[in-house]
Amino acid sequence: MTLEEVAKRARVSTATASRVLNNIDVVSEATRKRVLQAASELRYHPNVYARTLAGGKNRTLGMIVSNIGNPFFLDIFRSLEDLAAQNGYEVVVENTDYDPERLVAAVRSMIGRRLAGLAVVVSEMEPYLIEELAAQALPIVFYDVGRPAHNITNIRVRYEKGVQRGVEYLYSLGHRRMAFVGHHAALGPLREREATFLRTIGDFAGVEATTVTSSDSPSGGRQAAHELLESNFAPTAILCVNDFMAIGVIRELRDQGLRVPEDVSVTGYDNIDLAEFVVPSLTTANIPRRRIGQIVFEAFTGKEPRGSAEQEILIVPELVVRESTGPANHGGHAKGVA
Amino acid sequence: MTLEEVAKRARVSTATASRVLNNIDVVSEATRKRVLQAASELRYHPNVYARTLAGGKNRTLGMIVSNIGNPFFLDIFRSLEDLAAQNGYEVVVENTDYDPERLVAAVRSMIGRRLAGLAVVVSEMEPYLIEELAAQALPIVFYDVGRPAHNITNIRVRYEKGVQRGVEYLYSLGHRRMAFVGHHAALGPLREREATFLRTIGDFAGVEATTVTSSDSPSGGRQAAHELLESNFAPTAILCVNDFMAIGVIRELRDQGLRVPEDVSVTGYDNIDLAEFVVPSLTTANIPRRRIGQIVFEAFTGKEPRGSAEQEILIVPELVVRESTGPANHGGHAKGVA
DNA sequence: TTGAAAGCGGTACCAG
DNA sequence: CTGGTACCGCTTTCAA
Repeated sequence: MTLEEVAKRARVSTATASRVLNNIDVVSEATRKRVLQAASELRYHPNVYARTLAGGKNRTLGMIVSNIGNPFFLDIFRSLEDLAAQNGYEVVVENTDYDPERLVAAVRSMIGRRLAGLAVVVSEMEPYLIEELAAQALPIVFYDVGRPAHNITNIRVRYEKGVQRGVEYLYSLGHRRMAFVGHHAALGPLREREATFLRTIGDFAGVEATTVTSSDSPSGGRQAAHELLESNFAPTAILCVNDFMAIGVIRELRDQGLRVPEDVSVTGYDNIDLAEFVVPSLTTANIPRRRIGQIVFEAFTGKEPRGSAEQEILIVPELVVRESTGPANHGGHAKGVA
Repeated sequence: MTLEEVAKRARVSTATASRVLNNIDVVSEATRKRVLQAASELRYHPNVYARTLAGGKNRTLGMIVSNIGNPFFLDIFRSLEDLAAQNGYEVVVENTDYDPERLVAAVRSMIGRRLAGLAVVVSEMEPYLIEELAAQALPIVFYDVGRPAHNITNIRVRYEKGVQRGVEYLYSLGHRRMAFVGHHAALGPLREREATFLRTIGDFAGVEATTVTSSDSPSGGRQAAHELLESNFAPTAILCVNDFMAIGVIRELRDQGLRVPEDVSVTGYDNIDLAEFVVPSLTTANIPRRRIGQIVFEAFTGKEPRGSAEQEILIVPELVVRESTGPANHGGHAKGVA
C-alpha cells in the first residue's frame, strides 16, 4: 500500500494526499474526507523509511546498553521510552551483553539510523568508538564513559562515593573482613570499580579485603559467593557491584546455611526496585535511573541554543540502609550450621 | 556523509561504491581498496532508511509487549534478540504498559516499518487491531491472542493446565482457602485467567476462593496481599498470576509477620529466573520463554514454503515445586506474630 | 569491471 | 486549495 494508491483512489495528487495525512491545514474538507476514506479503506500506513528519507526528520532515539536483563539498564530505558512515547518519539535499544563486537555493530547500526539522539550506557566502550561517535552529527549522551565535547553530554556517577559510604557504614558496624563481588574485570569501567573498592579499603585501618568476579546476573552472584565460601577468606561483609548480583549472593549464602545479615552482611548498588522486595531487602547505593532517563531525553529534545548541549552531569549516590546489613559477627560463623 | 561523497572521493560511481560496500564480488581489487579507504576516511555509515527503501529488503523484526519491566516479557525479547543478532537481524520492541492506546500507536508504527516479522505479545489486544494486522503483508506471531490465519502463527499457552496443577498440588497439601492475585481484570486475557482459577476451584470440593487484582509488578503484588490480609478471608494459599507479582506478595506477607510457606503458601507463574533466587524460592508453572523466542524467530526466517507459516503452537506449562509452598496450617496464623 | 539512470515511497517547494 | 516535480540516499538493472 503506497501513498500513490491512496491518492489515486481519492482522485487527488500524492502531494494533496500527503498534506491530509500530515494534517497540513489547507486542504478542503471534501477532499480531506476522500483521502482519509481511501486511506482507511486501503488500510494504508505510511512507510517510515520513505517518510524519514524524504522529510529529513527523525523522531527516533537510540540507546545502547550492556545488559538489558539487569533492571538498572532496563529502568533507564523505560524511563526514556515513557518520555519518548509521551512526546511522539520512539526509542530503539540495542543490547551488547558486554561484548565489544556487538557494541561495534550496535554503534554502526545506530549511526546508520540517523537518530535524533543516541544514549550510550555501556561498560565496554573503546576510545576509537567514542571518536567515531563524536565525529557524527548526532547528539549523544554517554553514561560513565567518554568526556563531554561538542554535542556530547556526559553523565558521570561518582561511583566511589557510594562505595565509600558503604565501606564506612560496614566498618562502623564492626566489619573487618570485606569482599567485593564484581563482573567483567577485563572491562575498564568495571575494573575501575573493583580498584575503587580496594583503594577505599586502604583508608580503613585493619580491614582485610578480597575480590571475586563473575557474570552480571543473580546466577553470577551465586557463583561468586560460592567461590568466596570455598576460599578460606570468610568475609563478614560482601559488597556487590550491583543489586542484581547481590540477589544471587544472598541466595547462595542462605543455601550454605549462613544468615544474612546475622552471619554475613551484603550490600548491592543501584537501588533497583527489587532491592526493596527481596528478602532480606538490600542495603544499597541509590542511582536515580528515572532522572537519568529524563536527562537523556532533555539532552536530545531540549531547545537550548545549539552547542550548549556540551555538559557534564554529576550523580552522587546516596546510601540506602535496609535489612541485608548488620553488626559484624566476630564469633565467626560455622558454615553449614544455620 | 553520503555514498555520493564517498564515490566522489574514490573517483568511482555510486554504483561501484555501493557494490564494494555490499561485498558484491565483481569490483577490481584496486578500486575496491580506494572505496573502502574513502569510506573509512569519511567515517561513512550507510543511511538505513535509504538502503531499506531502495533495496526493498528489511532485516528488522518487531515485537510488542505489554510490560517489558516484567522479566517474562523481557526474556522473550532477549531470546529473540540474541537469535536476531546472530543472524544479522535487528529487533525493535515497543512497550504498551497494558494501555490500549499505546498498543494502537505501536501497531501503526510497526506496520510503517515494513518489518520482516512482528511478534505481538500483549494482553490488551482488540479484535479490530487483529484485523488490521492480518490485512498487512507481514508475517505475524501472536502470543495468546488471535487465531492462526494466513501468514499468522499463533502461540497458545494452556494456562489452565498450570493453574490446575497448582491448585491440585495445594489441595493435596491440605489447603482449602485459596486466593488468586491478578492484574488488569478489565483486559480479556487477564480476566480469563482469573475465571480459569475460579473454574478450577469449582472442581475441588470444599475449597473457598477469592480474588484480588492490582498492577503487574512486585509493588502491585504487595498491595494485593495487603488487601487480602485486611479482608477477613485469611487464605492459606495465594496463587499469583505471575512470578513478578508473587515476589511482592511474599514480601508483604513477611512484613505482616507471616511465614512463607509455614503460615501461607504462595505460587507464581512463568518460572522467571528470579523465581529460583528469591527467598523463599517460588513454586511456579514453567513457561519456556527461550523456546518461544526461537519459535518466533523461526516463524519469521524459516524457509518453509510460503503459507505453511499458518500454524498454532501449544505450550503446556509444567509445575515447578520449590520452597514457597508447603502443608496448610489449619491452626490458623496469628497475624503479626511471627 | 564500471557507469548511467530508473526507481523505492514520501515530502515540500513552486506554480497555477 | 491543488498538482507537478525535484529531490532524500541507496540499490539495481542495462549498457558500455
